[in-house]
Amino acid sequence: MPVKTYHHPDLRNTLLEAAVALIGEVGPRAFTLREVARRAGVSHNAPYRHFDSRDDLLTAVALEGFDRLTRLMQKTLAPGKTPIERLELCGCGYVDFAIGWPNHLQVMFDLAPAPHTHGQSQSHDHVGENAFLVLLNCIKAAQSSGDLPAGDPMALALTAWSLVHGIAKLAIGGNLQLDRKATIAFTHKAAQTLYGGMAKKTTRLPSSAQRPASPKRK
Amino acid sequence: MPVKTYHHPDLRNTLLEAAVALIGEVGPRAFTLREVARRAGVSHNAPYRHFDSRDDLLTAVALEGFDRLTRLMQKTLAPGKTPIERLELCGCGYVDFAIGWPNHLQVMFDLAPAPHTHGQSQSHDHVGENAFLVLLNCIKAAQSSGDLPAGDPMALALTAWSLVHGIAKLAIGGNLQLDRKATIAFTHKAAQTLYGGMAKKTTRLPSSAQRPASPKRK
DNA sequence: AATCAATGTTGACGCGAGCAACATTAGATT
DNA sequence: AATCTAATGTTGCTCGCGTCAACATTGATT
Repeated sequence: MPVKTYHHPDLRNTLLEAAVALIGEVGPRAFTLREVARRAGVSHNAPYRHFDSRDDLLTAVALEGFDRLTRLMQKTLAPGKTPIERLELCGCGYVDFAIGWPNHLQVMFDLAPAPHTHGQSQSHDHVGENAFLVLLNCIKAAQSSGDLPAGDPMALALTAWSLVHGIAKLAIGGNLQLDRKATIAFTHKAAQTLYGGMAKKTTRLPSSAQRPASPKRK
Repeated sequence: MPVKTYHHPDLRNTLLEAAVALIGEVGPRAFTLREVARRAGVSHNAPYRHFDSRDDLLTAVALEGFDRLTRLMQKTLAPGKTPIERLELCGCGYVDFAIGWPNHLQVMFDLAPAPHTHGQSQSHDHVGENAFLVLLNCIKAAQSSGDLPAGDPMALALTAWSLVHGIAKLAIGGNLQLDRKATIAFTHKAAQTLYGGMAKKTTRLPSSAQRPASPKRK
């Protein structure tokens, strides 16, 4: 029997886990700071000792999501034999994550367009970049093996990411009208189609884009 | 001088316009039914005579968005000479819409996964389908002209949609780190890459997917 | 033992969603 | 024309949520 202490052993993590679970159940819109506190068995204001605000907690949830996504992709792509196979599995892992935790993905990508105030958002970008690097490394490996032509790997990676992200988002929204298995199969086919086009000729980013660079959006 | 009548001439449209404007300014999260009413110069409860709830109004905003997207795509693709050019312009129009009205796009795609209760969501799907049909028709035209190989046009259209939707969403989120012009240029390149792959061999949907069909998600 | 900073609690304020009851007006019926 | 009715707009509430302020408890440091 766990003793109920005034000072919680590790409230921050408890809150984070509760938040992740709640997001999975009700989505970001119905997500409530007070409900998280309730589930953690603390008062409605306790979370403020660990998170600045509701949005801050959601940011932490997003970071956790990027971590899980990265791990899942790395695990998913493991059984691939050829670089191109591994690249495909990487994308399928991404889509599978999205289907499995659609609300979590939404928190990761569709919350606060982040005007790139380099505060917390920096580590946000950093962790998100980890997931991207998995894909980028797959691209580079495929280039080394000759499965993909040499050239700017960044442009290829962004293109592949776009395709896979689009499939993920549309699948979540029910726009593809496919069940989970069929969606993964569709991802395979789409990826093969894209790689076919990549093999034809190199694709380059417009010269104005050097990454990493300061964003000049809007 | 417009006379202030108790009964508003066309409150529903006034509210819708105000809602669209508010969404554009503050996004779906800060969007408030009461603020819409305020801007329309009406009491906080008047909207309920025209919309069931806040979500219902947002659904109407989404529908309006799909209408605008469809019109913009049709207008954008007009100057294209060859079917493949028109296809590309279609995708670029999609991305341009997304960059221009990111919040509106979010309302259109990232609100309430809609468990397909065939009430309002039916017309939602219908209007969204109109935008999709523009793309689908481009694909079919490209197939007729021989620019794309014969085969299931639906699979090709869904693949192209995924790529373009992914670019749009990632661009909005700042993940591509490109400004508007560079993003459009990137879209062009990505589209060409994909079409190159499509031209290689036909891509098919898995047999379990016949559209239109009842969705079997989850 | 005494103190302090960290951590959790209680209570309050303001705001928005939505419900109910009331007010006003446009049209249809007579 | 006078009246009735349904549609439409308003006022006033309740409830929950985010957040701030003030207070309480506790583990660590001196």
